[in-house]
Amino acid sequence: MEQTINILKKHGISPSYQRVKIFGYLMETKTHPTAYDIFAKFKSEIPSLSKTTVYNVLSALKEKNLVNEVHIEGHETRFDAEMRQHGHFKCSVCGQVSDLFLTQDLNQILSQKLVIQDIQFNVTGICNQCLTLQNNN
Amino acid sequence: MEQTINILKKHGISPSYQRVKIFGYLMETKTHPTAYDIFAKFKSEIPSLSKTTVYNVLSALKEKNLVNEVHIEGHETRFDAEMRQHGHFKCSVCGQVSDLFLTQDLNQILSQKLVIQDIQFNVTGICNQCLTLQNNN
DNA sequence: TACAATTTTATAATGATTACAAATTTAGAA
DNA sequence: TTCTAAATTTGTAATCATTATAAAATTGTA
Ligand SMILES: [Mn+2]
Ligand SMILES: [Mn+2]
Ligand SMILES: [Zn+2]
Ligand SMILES: [Zn+2]
Repeated sequence: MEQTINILKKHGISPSYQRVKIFGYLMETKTHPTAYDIFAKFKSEIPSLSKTTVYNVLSALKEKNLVNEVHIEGHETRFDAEMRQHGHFKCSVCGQVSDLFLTQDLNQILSQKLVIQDIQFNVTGICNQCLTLQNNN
Repeated sequence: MEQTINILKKHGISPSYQRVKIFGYLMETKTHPTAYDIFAKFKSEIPSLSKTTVYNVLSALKEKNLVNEVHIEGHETRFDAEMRQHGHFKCSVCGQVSDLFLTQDLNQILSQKLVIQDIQFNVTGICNQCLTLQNNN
């Protein structure tokens, strides 16, 4: 909470109630929620909350490089406060999205030399939990 | 043309005029067009063409694994008939999307063992053409 | 307190995609 | 060839995510 506020301040974002809530949530969760997920999560706690505010806050955070967007499938844009270089694994059974790191830098195995600003990668498959469930049936 | 028709037939898709045109285009282009790009490209040649048909054809092709969707940024879904495992490079200056291959299999450098169905990766940066233009100014 | 700037909110607009049902085309039986 | 059923295409309307806009509420400061 205090920590969340400090990070926002340090990046020139004044820590309004909504911003602290949303950014705090993104810092602590690993679920890669969509804008709508975030809206739904806080709607009861902050009844006045507007979907527009969620989008506004997310776009401010993105602007200041405090969150990244994750694009796995068409439509759905997810948000992530984990800013280390990493990719994502989406389970095609349960739909969960988790972080995925590489044992080697992707930069180094690209077939072309290019000026690179960002790398994202997404893997689809079956998570270990769903796999276990499948095997026990 | 004959080739395009054969591939469609082999995959159980009857080669209607629209399907041959759209799939043929996807086979020959490397631009990774959106549904709308495809619609715009053929609208004058096939005046009756409907956007719905473009979506129908694309979803049939996807179903039969003749094309893949490419998701780089939110909104835009692009289509690709290159079915070899590869990733994409999007130039942040000119917006072009090109294929990108790796010198090593991504599978092998994932930090976790997982059942994998699909891998996609997207790199953003500055293409060599835009880089040259920049340096000459 | 008073006032300007910032932030939030509700509502409307936009753009991509899907749903739906009518119109057209195609393929095969008679 | 003609007829008919199935497949395909088409136009329109609906839906969903996101952005635009302007009014309302909040905040910081004189
Ligand atoms: Mn992540
Ligand atoms: Mn490609
Ligand atoms: Zn799972
Ligand atoms: Zn470029």
